[in-house]
Amino acid sequence: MAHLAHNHTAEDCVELVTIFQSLSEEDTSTVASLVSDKHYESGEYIYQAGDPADALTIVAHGQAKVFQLASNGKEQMLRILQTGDFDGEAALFSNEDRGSFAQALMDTDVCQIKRSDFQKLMKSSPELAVNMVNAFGQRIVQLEQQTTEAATSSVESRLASYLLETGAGLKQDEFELPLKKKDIATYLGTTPETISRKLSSLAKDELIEKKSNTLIKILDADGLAMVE
Amino acid sequence: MAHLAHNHTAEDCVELVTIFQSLSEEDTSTVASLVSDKHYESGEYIYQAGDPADALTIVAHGQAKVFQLASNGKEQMLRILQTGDFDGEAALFSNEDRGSFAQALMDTDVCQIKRSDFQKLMKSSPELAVNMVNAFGQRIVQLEQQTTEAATSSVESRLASYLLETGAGLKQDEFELPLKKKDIATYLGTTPETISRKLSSLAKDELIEKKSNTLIKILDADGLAMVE
DNA sequence: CGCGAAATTGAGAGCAATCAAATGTCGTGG
DNA sequence: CCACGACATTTGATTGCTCTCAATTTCGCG
Repeated sequence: MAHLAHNHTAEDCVELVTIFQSLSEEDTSTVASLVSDKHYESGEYIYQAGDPADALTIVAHGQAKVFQLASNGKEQMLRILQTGDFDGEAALFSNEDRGSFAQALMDTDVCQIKRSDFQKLMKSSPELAVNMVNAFGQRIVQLEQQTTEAATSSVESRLASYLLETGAGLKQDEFELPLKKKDIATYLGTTPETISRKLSSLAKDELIEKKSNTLIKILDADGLAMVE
Repeated sequence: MAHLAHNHTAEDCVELVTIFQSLSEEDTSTVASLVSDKHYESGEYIYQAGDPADALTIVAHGQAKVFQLASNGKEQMLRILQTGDFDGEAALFSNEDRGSFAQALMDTDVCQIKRSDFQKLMKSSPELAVNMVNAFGQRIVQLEQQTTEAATSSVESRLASYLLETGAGLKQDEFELPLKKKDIATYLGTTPETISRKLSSLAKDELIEKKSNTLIKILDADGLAMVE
């Protein structure tokens, strides 16, 4: 592999991202050649509202938050992009500007494919198109679950799920919270105060251990999954 | 048009559904020939959990609810399928059985395309694939909005949005509520009692008028949109 | 008309938001 | 290296929205 590689990050993208998996070698090479990559420091904006939405953005390494500004000026978290996630769903095939912001939460490498290139790719590679529909279908299922959970579960339950997901994503049971509690709160649709209290509550129940301000250890994953 | 028509419902599907729009005449005809159609009475199940998920289901006319059974046996509403909506996202490309139920809420005509036929279509028609990705992208955007709204808005605000959407979907400002209040409650993540109270509240504020038990008239759409 | 389901209404309890204040953390500059 | 300020977090007290439980009332349908 990597017979055509001249760019490590681009290779990462092609390997990491679901939609590019199970492509032919030829298609894989084509994709890698069309990808441009860029590095962002923690806090930098990957894109902002008003930017033209003309590229699919893939997180090769790192983490970023995608959010909107509500009418009152507060941030409304839409999603967290982890390594391997990509963004640009809706905008990729329309001519609209972006309505949201993406900000790197740590040092982050992203890859981008221009819309025109991506559309050409889709038309020439049925496999890619099918993968794309698959990936979107999975995201839809995940969003449906998230919606249901938001509508039916308590904050404590949602926080427990979030911790489990985060731990699973990092493949560790002891990890730094990647978001400030304010951001976790926005993400889960609650307030920093409540996050603080519920975290203490989970610790009191010995489901997690608060090693430090931001360092969390999951003690009882099964228990967390059963929090109502 | 309708030069090949031998089936009115199938024609409806092809004309109604976004993903089949802007296809070539040849593709359109092919689609119409692959579609099978079926009629369901109100209350009938279109599919149930455990059924194999091997077809894309399109609502040609009518309305259906898609829901899951939670561990406690209660229904969890996932979505309402209106005329022109389709379902089968995630399952269409996997081999999993369905995990949800779809039940007709009124006399409803649906069309179905078998997975194998649909996949062949996608591979032979790049336009269809692009349309499919587009449609999924739109649904993702809608779900993201729904998730954000569920996490940040009050029941009254969500109910107001629901009424606006329903009215817009029916293109009337006076309409029968298509769902029982119990179902609206499940859909919005609340209880029938609260729906009843908030509906009265909206009527007291003269944003809507309760003409009868199920007949609602929207008096102030702008006001509804601003309910917090 | 009469049954059963659906919807309304009322009372009470609980969870989480808000408001307020204290404490902790981190980066900067002296 | 320490002091300072800005911001994040914690903790406490209170309020309010929504759920739950319970009792009617209304509606839909045979």
